[in-house]
Amino acid sequence: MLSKKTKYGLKALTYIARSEDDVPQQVNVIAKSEQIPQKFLESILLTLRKSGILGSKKGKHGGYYLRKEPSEILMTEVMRVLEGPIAMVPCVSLNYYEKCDDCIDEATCSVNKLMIQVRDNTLEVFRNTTLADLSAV
Amino acid sequence: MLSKKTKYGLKALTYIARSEDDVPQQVNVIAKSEQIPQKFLESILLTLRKSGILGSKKGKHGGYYLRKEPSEILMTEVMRVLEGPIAMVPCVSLNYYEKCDDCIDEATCSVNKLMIQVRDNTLEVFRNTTLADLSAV
DNA sequence: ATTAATCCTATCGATTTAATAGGAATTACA
DNA sequence: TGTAATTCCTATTAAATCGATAGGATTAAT
Repeated sequence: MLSKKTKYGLKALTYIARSEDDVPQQVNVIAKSEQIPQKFLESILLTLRKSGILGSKKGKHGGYYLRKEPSEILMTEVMRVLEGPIAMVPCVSLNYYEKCDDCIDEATCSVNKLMIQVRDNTLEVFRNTTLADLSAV
Repeated sequence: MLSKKTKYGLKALTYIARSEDDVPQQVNVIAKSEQIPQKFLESILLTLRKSGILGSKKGKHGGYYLRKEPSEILMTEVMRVLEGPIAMVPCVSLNYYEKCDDCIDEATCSVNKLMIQVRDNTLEVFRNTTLADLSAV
């Protein structure tokens, strides 16, 4: 299942992408529009800012804005920040590889084999989708 | 993340598929071979039996066996039984569709749009993979 | 009978997730 | 210079899920 964090994060990014460029968008406005608990959204946008996808401006008339063009923000990046590794098992993760405790031989492991295929197909989608695609109406 | 339940289930199915036909395979043997907690595996195999993928024989010399040829056991079926819906959000699930509470319009929902693509790509893998593929060495 | 296996239900502990709380720091602007 | 509006940060909590275990009932072979 997709976590609410990711779901909310994607919706918020889409909201920002659809709004006027270079005008910081405020958490409470996004939260109301997208029906997201405000405090929860705060922490999510903070994560996105720390990862470099969003920029922020503090104080009155502050808010969040995109650091790049929507067409340059790949889903691989967004999903990794929000949801974590794309692979469903660490032993097929490109960025966070880890050997399974229980697995004796990856070469003959059926789970490994199947999950590599799932990973590749999912990656294909995320590599070919940008925030611009999501925010297109 | 893939649950341990699914991981263990796939390994057990592979074990059974690789072993001699029509000879029931015992939980404790599979558990030892695949390094799975026995009691946990018991409950998993029970689920697979109730779903019709496995058959069982009770008592001495009992165990579990496949109800169909490995080449006829699709991953769509196995994954749905073990892991649940393939879709990452209920609003794009083919078999368990549910509208999101918060979503005002699915047609313009960016999460919906993205997750449909992920679902289709994952389904593609699962529809084209059978237990025979997993158990091939 | 005895032994060996599945079957069933219940429960427990740990982890993760979703959300909340409270206030510090910063900025605009009157 | 003061006040309101906003992000920033840390901690906490409540609920859900996951992984595993416990204990025995049932069934079948010998």
